[in-house]
Amino acid sequence: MSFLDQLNPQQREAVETTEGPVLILAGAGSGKTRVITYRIAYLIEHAGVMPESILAMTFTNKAAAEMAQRVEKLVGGLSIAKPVISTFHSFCVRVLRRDIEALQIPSATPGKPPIGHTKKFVIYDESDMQSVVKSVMKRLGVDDKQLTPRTVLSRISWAKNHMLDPQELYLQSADPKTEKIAHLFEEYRKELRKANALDFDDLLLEATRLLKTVPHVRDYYNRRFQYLLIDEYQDTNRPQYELMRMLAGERHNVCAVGDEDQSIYSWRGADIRNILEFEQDFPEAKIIRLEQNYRSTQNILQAASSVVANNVRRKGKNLWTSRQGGAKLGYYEAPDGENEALFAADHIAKYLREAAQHGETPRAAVLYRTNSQSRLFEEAMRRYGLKYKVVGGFSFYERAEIKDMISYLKVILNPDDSISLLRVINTPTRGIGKSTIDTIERLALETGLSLWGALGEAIRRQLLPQRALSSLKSFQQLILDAQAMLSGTFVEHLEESVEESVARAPSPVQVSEAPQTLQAAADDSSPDDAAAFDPNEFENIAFDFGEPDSSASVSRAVSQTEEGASSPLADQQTGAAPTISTADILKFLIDRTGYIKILEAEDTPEAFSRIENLRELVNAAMDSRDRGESLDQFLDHAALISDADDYDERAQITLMSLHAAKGLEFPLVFLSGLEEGLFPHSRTMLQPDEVEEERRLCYVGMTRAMDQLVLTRAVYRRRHGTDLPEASVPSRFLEEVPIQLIEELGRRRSTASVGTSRVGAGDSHARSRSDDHTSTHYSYEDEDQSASWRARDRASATQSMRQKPTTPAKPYNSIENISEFFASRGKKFTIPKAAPEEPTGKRGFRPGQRVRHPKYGEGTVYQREGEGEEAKITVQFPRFGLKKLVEKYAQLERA
DNA sequence: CCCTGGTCCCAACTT
DNA sequence: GGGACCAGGG
Repeated sequence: MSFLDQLNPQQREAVETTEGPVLILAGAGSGKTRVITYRIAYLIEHAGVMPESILAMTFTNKAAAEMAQRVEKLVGGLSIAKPVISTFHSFCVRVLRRDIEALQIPSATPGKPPIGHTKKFVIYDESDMQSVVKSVMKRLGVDDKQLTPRTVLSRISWAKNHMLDPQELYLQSADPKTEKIAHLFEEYRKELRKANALDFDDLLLEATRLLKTVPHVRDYYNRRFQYLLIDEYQDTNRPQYELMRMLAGERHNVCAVGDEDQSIYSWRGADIRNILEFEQDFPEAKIIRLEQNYRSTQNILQAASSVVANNVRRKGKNLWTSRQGGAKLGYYEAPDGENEALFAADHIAKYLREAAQHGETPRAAVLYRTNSQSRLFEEAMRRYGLKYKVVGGFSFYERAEIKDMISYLKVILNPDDSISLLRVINTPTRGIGKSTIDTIERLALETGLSLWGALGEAIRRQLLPQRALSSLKSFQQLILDAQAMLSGTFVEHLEESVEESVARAPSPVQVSEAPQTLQAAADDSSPDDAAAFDPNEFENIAFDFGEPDSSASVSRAVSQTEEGASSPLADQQTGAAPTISTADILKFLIDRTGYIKILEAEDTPEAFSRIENLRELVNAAMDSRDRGESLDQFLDHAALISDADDYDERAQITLMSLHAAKGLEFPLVFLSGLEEGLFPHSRTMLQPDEVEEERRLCYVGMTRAMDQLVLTRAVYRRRHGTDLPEASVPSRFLEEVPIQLIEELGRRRSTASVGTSRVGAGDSHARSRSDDHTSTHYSYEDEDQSASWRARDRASATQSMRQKPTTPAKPYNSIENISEFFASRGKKFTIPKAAPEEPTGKRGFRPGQRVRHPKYGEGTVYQREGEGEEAKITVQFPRFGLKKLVEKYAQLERA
């Protein structure tokens, strides 16, 4: 068979070992995705396995999308049925939407509805979760200075990821703080239950609990899925592990693929033991190692391997590549963060030009430890007129106006969602103020009703002043009207659920009714599955609002992963497209609330961009309708879209966190901020286990590079906005790279406090300038000497870090420094023409000059006070009058 | 009740 | 640079 010929012997074995448990230890760049996709193709084409009985789990939609696409390429057209390729979370949502009511317990009081979540549950994101915690803390009178909501939330999440319930957490707790947290956890859970909401962790937990405790549900999935593949197995947490065990059933046809050196999510509960102890879980397991790297040059691979070799907790492996030699790793030591970014932009600009001459398609990535580092790189890229794409950061769905509309939709789907209700009850303002809300909240607490219930009660019993009542009524009517609009489809949806649960009700008989449940499962998914692969249909879609084509691939992922379960049995029931769609509801809401009108009246660029966003949202909803999705499915996608999903492989320059880079590759990679305290991050430096994880993160970053890897560090870095820049110490990871693999790309500039201690330590020929900085160029040729300056550098910098240097407060002018530097080396360095003026923040605007402000437009400088960092200028804007601006922050341009 | 501006505090990775 | 919170005026 043709495609097996493209595999090396180990890969081939991994593909052909279809029965029984298999653990594939796939080193970085060893063709992991290829093996998984070929394995799926092999199962279908050569092992005669029904596509729909294959389930592959990934961590991101992006990975699922790529996998689905590649499988499709291999076996496309063979069958309408598709393997299910889905993220853990999406899969769990589907399981729960179908059967969560099987977890309900009957109410103690007869006649009352059962307790537990219904199918109309909503998903709470990070900020929703935070709101719940805050309100619970407030209610219980917990001082949020002693115990921040953030801390509480992360401890709750920790407990969940380790499958501890509040009681267990309480029993484990050794201090009053943890006891308090356990108590808050209990209340938090109650709140979510009352709101018919699940948080991210719950999705995994509840799906697992469902499979564990309800035999007929487990049986259904065990019959349905015969072959299980798990990607990034090193990053699975306890609930995911248990889910895997449940799904593996008796057959143990589990194929787990992972690399213990790339485990970087322990803070999210990922348990590296899952991969280290696979053989204990499945004694009959076959272990296959993929050690040939097809991605990187030998130099890069050797450097990365040397770094990760310092870890103790690993199985160890010998990655090798046939790409002998290669360019040395670049190392650049910048005076400060700004310069570091400019250097990267300069280097990348050159690289792009050269690659273009060679007719290659260049792709470069800048990787950093923390997302806040992106700002400097964005500015540098802009200054060079380079197009770039940032992965992560603010997501579309986190914008206020989008969250507002999504919250409306959530309330319409599930009015008991009190968090969303609170968000929209007075948005836009309709005269429902604090005192009114207080009253309703108190009523809810007294009666045990949700806010929505209490709101109805308050109206019925006329518990508020007339004015407040009429505002409340109009809000209530808005929601009711939207629900009524939806009810055409809504009723159908409900009936379907009722039928299903009735059919299933007495569970003992159920086991024999497999065909019916199977049918029901098929009903869950979109009827027009075949159309899901028409690329044209997804042109402007949905859950990614970046570049059009990246949206297309993501939405394709969504459709495949979500609807892939569709079988030829697909239903007739939901076949008719609903007449009222999510998009119609959205339009109705926007119209009725006057949301856009109010923004228009604001008449600011900001407001218009919000309007644009709302239009995007409506577009997304229309696309969702075209895919035959109901409101709950639309909301699920909105909740589960992730930062990593907006990566667009066609972008020439990508900026992203190291975490987001997992699984990707680039010809040129910049690994920035290699400083103690930043990378490794200060919060990890005290625990050896966490430092090992940082080191794995470094390994992940380095192994993204195919041809060229550049490591950078800033000697001085401003940590928090206004603070003085602090001297940094080179990251320990830098020192773990063998020196002969490194080529220094720049010379360091440092202040006297650091520099003088080292004068003469390196070769001093590069000393230059008689300014207050002592600049020294160090050669890496003499290993001993370099090592010694490294050690000394560390010592002296540590010292100056403690003392906070006095001189560095004077800002570096990065451009000048870089050009000086290049000039001193006889290279030409000019600011590219394409770039907008000079670094504005550092140039003084004088009275009388015309300037442009992003928000206020053009104006005239009126007066100037202070100098340097402190400079404030007063500008006369025709429309906004006199404004006093801090020059450093106001993004003023010369007009 | 709503909006604005000032102040304080924060700033790790993410499904 | 920014979000949360609060005081004070419209």
